[in-house]
Amino acid sequence: MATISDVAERAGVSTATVSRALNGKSTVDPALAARVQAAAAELGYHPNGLARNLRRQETAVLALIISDVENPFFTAIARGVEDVAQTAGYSVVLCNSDESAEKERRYIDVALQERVAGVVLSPTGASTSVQVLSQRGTPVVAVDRPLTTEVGDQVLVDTRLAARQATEHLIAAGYRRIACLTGPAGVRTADDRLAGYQDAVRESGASGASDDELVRRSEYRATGAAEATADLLALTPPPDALLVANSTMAVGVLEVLAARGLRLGRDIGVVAFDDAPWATLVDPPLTVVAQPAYDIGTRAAQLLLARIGDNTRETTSATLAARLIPRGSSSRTA
Amino acid sequence: MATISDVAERAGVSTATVSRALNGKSTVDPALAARVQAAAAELGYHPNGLARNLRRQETAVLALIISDVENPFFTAIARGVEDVAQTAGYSVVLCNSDESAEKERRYIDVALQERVAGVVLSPTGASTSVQVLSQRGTPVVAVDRPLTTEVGDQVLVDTRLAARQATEHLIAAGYRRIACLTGPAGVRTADDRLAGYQDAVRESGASGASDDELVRRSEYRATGAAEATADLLALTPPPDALLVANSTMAVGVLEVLAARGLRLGRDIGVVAFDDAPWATLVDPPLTVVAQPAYDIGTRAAQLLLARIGDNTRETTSATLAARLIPRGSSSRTA
DNA sequence: TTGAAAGCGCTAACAG
DNA sequence: CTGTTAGCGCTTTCAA
Repeated sequence: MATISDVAERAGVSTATVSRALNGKSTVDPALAARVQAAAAELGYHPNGLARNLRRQETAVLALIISDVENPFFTAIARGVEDVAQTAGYSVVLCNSDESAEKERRYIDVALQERVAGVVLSPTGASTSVQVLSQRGTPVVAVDRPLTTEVGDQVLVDTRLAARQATEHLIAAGYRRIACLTGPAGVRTADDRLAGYQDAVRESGASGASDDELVRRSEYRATGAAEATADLLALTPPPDALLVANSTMAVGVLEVLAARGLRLGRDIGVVAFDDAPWATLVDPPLTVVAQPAYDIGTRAAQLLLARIGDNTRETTSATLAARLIPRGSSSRTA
Repeated sequence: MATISDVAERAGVSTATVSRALNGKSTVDPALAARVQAAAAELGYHPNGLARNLRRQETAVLALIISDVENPFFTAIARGVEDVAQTAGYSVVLCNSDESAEKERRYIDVALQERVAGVVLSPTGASTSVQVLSQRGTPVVAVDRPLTTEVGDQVLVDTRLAARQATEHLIAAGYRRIACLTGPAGVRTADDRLAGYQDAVRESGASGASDDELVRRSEYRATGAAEATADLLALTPPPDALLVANSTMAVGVLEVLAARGLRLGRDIGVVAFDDAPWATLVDPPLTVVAQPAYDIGTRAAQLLLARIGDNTRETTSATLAARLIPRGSSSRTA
């Protein structure tokens, strides 16, 4: 494994010159530079990034810690982050916290130890370990969910408003007993979507029952959502529409509805968060709240890079809008 | 940002002792160890992984370079890799090559520079850069697609046989003009699936036409597949069944079929690779070839860790079986 | 059991 | 324009 001194020796120059030549730094005699390049190539030299970073006290890598790699919403964010990072010469390493505060802590620790330049994070909850990051001076930007502990850069979605609009859309379509299937308490997006739902329900008086009767929480997973759906359908009378808090849950919900022979739209209205690629493939197509996931990623990366460049800039919090895409599953005539 | 010498000074010991105490090494006087721990805590000391790794010449991180983060098949592999890595105390960083040889090269370079302990890779093609890895002695295991350049550890799926069985399944179901929609030439899985399809077609004489008339290639993406489908449907006569090489493509295919008002199964038989979460949600449900993605990930990680432990062990190549899951989309009576 | 000291591979003053 | 030199923060012989 060739080192910089091997190259220096072979090229008959000092290590400093090799370093300069290889980094295109300052002015190096073209002849020498060529000799160095040749020597490096012959030796199959690969710079040791560890040593370089240790010396430079900086890395060109960003960490992206997301809560679910299998959720298209988060992978779309990942693409957004990656695209702008690449352009700026940064690599991004993706870490899957799996909605586990423990794993999140582990990965933050790794990020800290590897001295990454910055981290984009979708916090699993009240992440105390995030404080460690900012104490150490590592820039962080939160996506999808705010940092509870402190203010910092963040890119969020106005998900409460979106939930409200989705619910109003169901009401306008003639549904009256609308249930809400959301994520775990304490997860901000789950709470916000529920709140938006309640905003709409209260205002319209659509549901005669107490709010909680038609509210179910589960993990942001298909199986939990399936159970919750079965539970809701056992009510008398059952709900005539469902607001589902993400696409992973929607899979579980739709499976149960199909098993019961309930037709979307006609028998039961459904609106789900996240415009999954398959949303148009179900029959009738699924009405969704499309979140600008890719944009969240690009914005977050831009914010992060800006802060890496200047850690004194004031913190900015961006809130992007979600868009309701009405399709057949929320129409009684579909 | 506290360093080890800060801790040493505060605890009134040498840096060597701090290092030993913090790593639980050899026998350190309990009293001193406690002093060190306390000092570290007070200072908010976080070890510098860069320095440690530089010194130790090793890292506890694995790189996983996959060709598409948005493909559930690959994210399932990622979970498998991550689960076994975590257990062994390794972190895994996920890199998205996006089916681009260039990005793959970049990430291999990063992996090399960061001196990761090993890499799991789904090669985009004839990756010459992989050789660099093995030259440098970094263990690699290939998943999903073999390394063309050389032999090494790999975990594959018998995808040719699976494609053949899927095609035979369609033939048995009474379809006679079966088309094949596969990925780009040169991508091993794409070629293998085509070959398996051709195996079955030739053997049964199902299609009277020359093989190529019913074969289309496109990127492993929805849009390309949609175009190819439209193209196939324009034939006279059009195909009466489709074998689709992955679930991302299936999205595009199903969209076109729905737009044309073609009923799955009855009007046109469809079998697609990969058991996507939504496969049961379309009507009728989609017949799929389920690949053991999670297992691929766990096996690959195990192989990699084994080789990190002992780089002289003989290379092993595992080939896992895929499983046909017949559902409504491949039945005329559905 | 502990400390002194060397050095992992690289970059950045500072001289020349 | 090039070389010498001093570390970045840590681990690990080697002595004591």
